[in-house]
Amino acid sequence: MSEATHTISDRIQQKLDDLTRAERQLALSILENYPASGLGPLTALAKDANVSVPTVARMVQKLGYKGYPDFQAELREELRAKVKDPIAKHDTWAEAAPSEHLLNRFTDAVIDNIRLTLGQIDPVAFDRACGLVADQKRHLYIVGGRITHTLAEYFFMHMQVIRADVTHVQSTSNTWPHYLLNAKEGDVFCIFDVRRYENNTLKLAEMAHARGAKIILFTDQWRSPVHHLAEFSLSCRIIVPSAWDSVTTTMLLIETMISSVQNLNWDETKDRMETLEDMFDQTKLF
Amino acid sequence: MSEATHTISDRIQQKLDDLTRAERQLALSILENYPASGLGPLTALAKDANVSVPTVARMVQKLGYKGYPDFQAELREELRAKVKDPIAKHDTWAEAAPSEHLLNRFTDAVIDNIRLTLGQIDPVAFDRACGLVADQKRHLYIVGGRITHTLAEYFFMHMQVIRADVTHVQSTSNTWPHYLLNAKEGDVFCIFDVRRYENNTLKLAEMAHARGAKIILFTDQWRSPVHHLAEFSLSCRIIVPSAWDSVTTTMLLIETMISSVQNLNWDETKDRMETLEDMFDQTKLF
DNA sequence: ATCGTTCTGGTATAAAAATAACAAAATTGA
DNA sequence: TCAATTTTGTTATTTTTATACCAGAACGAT
Repeated sequence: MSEATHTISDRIQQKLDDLTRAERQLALSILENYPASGLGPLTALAKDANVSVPTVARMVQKLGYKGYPDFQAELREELRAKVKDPIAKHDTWAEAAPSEHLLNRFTDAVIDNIRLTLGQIDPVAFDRACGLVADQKRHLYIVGGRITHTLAEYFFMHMQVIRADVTHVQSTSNTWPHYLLNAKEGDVFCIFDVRRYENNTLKLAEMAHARGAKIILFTDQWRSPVHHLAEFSLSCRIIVPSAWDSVTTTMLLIETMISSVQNLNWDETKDRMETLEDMFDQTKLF
Repeated sequence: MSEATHTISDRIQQKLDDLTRAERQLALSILENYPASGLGPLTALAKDANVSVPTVARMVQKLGYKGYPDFQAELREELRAKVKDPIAKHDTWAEAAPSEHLLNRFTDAVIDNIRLTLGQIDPVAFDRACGLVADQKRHLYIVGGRITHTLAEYFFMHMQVIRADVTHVQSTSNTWPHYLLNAKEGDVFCIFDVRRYENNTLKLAEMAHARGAKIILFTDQWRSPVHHLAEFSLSCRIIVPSAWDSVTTTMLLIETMISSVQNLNWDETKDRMETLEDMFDQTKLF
């Protein structure tokens, strides 16, 4: 412990001996439920610890802070760091590169995106959405836009193996209304729409909704207008140090959903996959 | 979501729809580094989210709190409870789900993949590869296979904006030899090949190599046979609790490369992007 | 295009919180 | 025990912070 210990809690403990009776009483009260109590107003803290207001002010200065607000700011900073930490601190990602290297900065951002995105997801709703996608009584339509059509296609490719009755629709294509002709009540639309949101996609969603179809939306943190119509929305954070947005987090959720749907339909999927493998093997022979 | 959700974070999420633009911007900023930012002074929070001070005051009331101090008090209470509760430990991704939920297991696996993948990358080589891709004197070919063609297309879509002379080749298509006719020494091939490795892709790589082209390979941890021919290989770990492999890590690297290449060519890309935006705006009018 | 509504931000005011100054206890050493 | 010193709390002042009010901007509907 040669160098400065960083947490404020440690700092208080270290200085504990230098403090006077009332100050120590206060310090212990802070540690009691750390860090919440230190983040409230000075007055409340004083009352909580049964010491006077100036005692608090004096102590934080003794600890080396400019004043109570300064002390609080550092507490918040510590909290902020702590929440991010569980993974971010492990080490830099590309160990051979300095932390300012794009590889590390980008990965940091993506991990952040994942953390924040997952934190927002309601697992029950997610499971229900997977259930809808897995339900073979419903036709499954997968809709992508300009940027997202590759994601849609990736999803489509897997769903095609896992279940029957899947259709890939590109909202940018002007043939999409044809597909809607066949859509019926209870069918499921997986729609991808990230900024800049596309009007075509919205129109398509509206019509699908009008026909009584259920919509599952993959979007970004600002949420496509489609989300008003959606049974279930997955909003992914997409911010990275780049002029473009990131779809890595979206990809993670897509893959998770694929895995989940596959589990739900495993009995049947197993056969389908084996058949497919066979077909590919045969193709190879040609 | 039948019963009252207790955390303030949930509450914000639930009300997200009822909020206005500025308010939503603020709400997202709060969730950004929750709960630290909400524990600071209102003024700081407003500045942080780029909204006005009254917007903050209004929103917390909309959320059902008497005022900002009341809001903060509840935040602290929540923090206090969370610290006390040993079960609520912070090591799950989707906090609302148990750690055995697929969302958490899958994400764990992906993070692991990312960590291990990044740990293996030689940043110098990576930068050199980016340099090759950015070099406009070389024609850039992007090659995907059966599963990876969506990744290839995603990469292609961005490269098309960033630079000229980019071609997307699908190795599964039987027209690819035509593309090779134009390939000349020093051209760059970005090839995607993950298991099960495709013979077509290998053949294509061999011919490109024979013509003196440089190959950058995106593959998995077991490495496609193409890697013997490659100038630079990126092997991504792809293991997840699923019957399928994961391309999330690969996507991360693709996006990082996009960002890097873009930076290298920024002067020119800027113009190209603006022109593209204009074109899309015009298309909208039709 | 125009009107009416909703939203947003600036400013003024009110509330509160933090600090400073001072006086009363408490503690220590002779 | 008494004086000197330190510690603590009360009160006053200043600064910060939150809220209320209003005007301008943006948005939607007609």
